[in-house]
Order: sequence, then structure tokens, then C-alpha cells
Amino acid sequence: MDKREQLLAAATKLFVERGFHATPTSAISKEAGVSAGILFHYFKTKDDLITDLYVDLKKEYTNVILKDIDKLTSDVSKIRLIWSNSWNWGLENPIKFQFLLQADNSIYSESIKNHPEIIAKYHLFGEIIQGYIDNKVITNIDIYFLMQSMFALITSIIKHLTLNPALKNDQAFIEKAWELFYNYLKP
Amino acid sequence: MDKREQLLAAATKLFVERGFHATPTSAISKEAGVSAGILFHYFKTKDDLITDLYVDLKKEYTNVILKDIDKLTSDVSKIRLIWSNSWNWGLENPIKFQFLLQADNSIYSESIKNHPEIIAKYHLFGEIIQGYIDNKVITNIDIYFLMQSMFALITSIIKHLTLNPALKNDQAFIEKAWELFYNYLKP
DNA sequence: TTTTTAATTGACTAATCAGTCAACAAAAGT
DNA sequence: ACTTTTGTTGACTGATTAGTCAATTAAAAA
Repeated sequence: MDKREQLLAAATKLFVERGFHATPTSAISKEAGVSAGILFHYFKTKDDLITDLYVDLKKEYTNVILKDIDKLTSDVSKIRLIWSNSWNWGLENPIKFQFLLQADNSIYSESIKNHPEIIAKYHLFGEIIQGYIDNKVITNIDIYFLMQSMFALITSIIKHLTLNPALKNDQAFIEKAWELFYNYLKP
Repeated sequence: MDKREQLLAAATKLFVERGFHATPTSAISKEAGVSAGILFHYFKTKDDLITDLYVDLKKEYTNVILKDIDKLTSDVSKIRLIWSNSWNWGLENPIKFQFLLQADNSIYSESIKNHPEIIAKYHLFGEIIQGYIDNKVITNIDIYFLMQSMFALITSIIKHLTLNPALKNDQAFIEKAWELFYNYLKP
């Protein structure tokens, strides 16, 4: 019954349904079932709410991506787990993922660039990718370009599977999608 | 001195700079150097302005993509021209492209889905891709998934080149990026 | 030329919204 | 028990905004 969490969940839903511009704070507090004033107790301004939510969800997403990779030994199987962890989260959290896409392509993406925890996560990924390049399982090109491409490809899988949910269990499609993904990366 | 065009240009700029929610129609007409009322002469509502602009720019972008491909003979060189036409437009029109990204990931993306001209363009691309699949120069997988992936990869190139403008003339990088792109597509 | 139609203005308004605040309630600290 | 801090409410407000409209000008048609 954490009201801050209720507000963030309500905000995620409404921002995705209506967009930032058509979602008044009054609608958020109403959807969350709390008073109008309490929103400004937890978040100084509406923009603060948006950036806090953005950072929260980005952290949640990036934390999932590396789940269980230390249980695997081969580099390629690790890359594959990063790949499937990523799109699985997107499929299991479609509203949260849609919010992240919306925020990533909005003016709010600027406000997250300086956030220390996000920067740290970015660096961590960069180092992991660089390791795979050094081990010659990923082709040698700018790691930031690689990360951006990888995220873009994973996003297109999530969009396609969200539109065609039956494909989630279509092993042939998943294998083929993985094949294309790794063909992009391999040296 | 077409006022409708002036309004659309001003709107593109301001929406990218401030976002939909923080761009009042008064700011758009001011930026365009016209009266406040005329905006509602050309566009019934602010939402109409946004969707009209979205459709206009999507058409402009998609029209460029196929430029000059009939001057080429081999399928692979055609795919490469589609690829470079795409990211060149994004680099030459960064604000327009950023607006398209923003709109594509916002609630307004719904309002474009039923637009006949956009649907027609989508079908045309689908048929072209299907032709390449039939000719065995592109791997056989759902064409809508392929189109989404291709657009995603091209977007990541545009983002990376916009962030690192010097790379535009770095022939080694461009070649390498093309190599990865076609590795993704080829059978 | 005269009439009709379309473009353009900017002051105006009704509605909406982000954020405040005084009051109260609950918890935590002493 | 009592004091302080923290959480919570909802009515309120000043500012802003989308959209209107009567009036004016320009263009096109008759």
C-alpha cells in the first residue's frame, strides 16, 4: 500500500494511454486512489515524477538484463541469455516497456543522461560487450553503436511479439530471430 | 510564404525542443510569425496539427527511401541504396527525424495506422522486401518483422552519426555498419 | 465593377491544470 | 504522556491554454 508506488504505477499506465501532455496530475492521483496533494509530497513537480519514474523503470529493466548470466560458461550462450532476458522483460511488462520507449524518444531522455546509476549501468554493459569483442565472439566496432543496435533489435522483437503473441511459443521463429541477431554481432 | 508550412516547421522545431505537452499553440504561431487564430484555420485542433505533421513527415521520409533504386540493377546494391537513402535523410533532417521518432513512440502513432497513403507505402515496401526474399538475397522471415528491424537498425545508425558527426565521412565505419546490416538480412 | 469566398488578425473566454496550504492523522522519538 | 516529524487530505488559486469570433483585408469569381 505504498502510495508512492501506487502513484508511479498509475502514472505509467496513464502516460502510455494518453501521453504526457494529456495526463493531468489530478488524473494520476485519482487513478492511484489517493488525494491530489500527496503527489506533490512524493514528487516536487510533475516533471520530477516523470523523470523519477523513468529512472526507476530503466533501473528495473537494466537489472533484469544480466540475470543469471554468471550461471553460464560460454560467451555466446551469455549473449543469448542477455538477448532473451531483455525481450522477456518487455513482453512481461508491456506498459512499463512502452513507457520507456516513449520517454527514450521524448525530451525527458536528456534528464536521465546524467543520472549516476544509469551511467554506471551503461559502463558495465560497455565493459561486458568489450570483453566479448576481445574474446572475438562479437565483431569489433564502437561499443556504443553496438549497444544501441542491440537494444534497437531487441525492441523490434518485443514490438513484433507483442503484436503477434502466438509467436512467443513458436520455437522456429525465436531461433530464427536469434540467428539474425547473432549474425549481426558475430565477427 | 505558405503559412501552413511555416506553422508545421515551427511546430516540428518546438515539439522536438519542448515536447507536445509543453508546446502551446500560441508558441507555435509566435514562432511561425503568424497570428494565433490562423493555426485553427489550417488545423481544426492541436491534435489535428500533430497528426497532419506526423503524416506529412512520414510521407516525406518514405518517399526518399526508394530514390534512385531503379537506376541500379543488382538486388544487393538496391538494398544498400535503400539503407543509405534512409540514414542520409535522417542526418540531413535531424529535427524532422527526431519528431518522427517521438511521434512513433507516442500515442499519436495510433492515429497514423489507418492513414491510406501510409498503409500503401507500407505495402509497397513489404512487396519489395518479399521480392528480395524470393530472389534469395534476404533471409526468409516475416516481412513486417524484417521491416521493423531494418528501420530500427537504420535509426541506430542515424542516432550514432548524429552524436558523432565526424563518422559520416569515415568510410571504414560506414562500410562496417553496412556489413553488419547486411549480415543481419542475408540468408 | 461588384459580389462572394477565403485568409488573417488578435482580443477574448471558459475550462483546465500544476502546485499550495491549512488542517488533521498517524508514527516515531523522547 | 508528550512532542516532533512525517503522511495525507481536498478545497483553493493564479496562471495558462485551446479554441472562438467578430472584424478586416485580400483574392477570386461573376
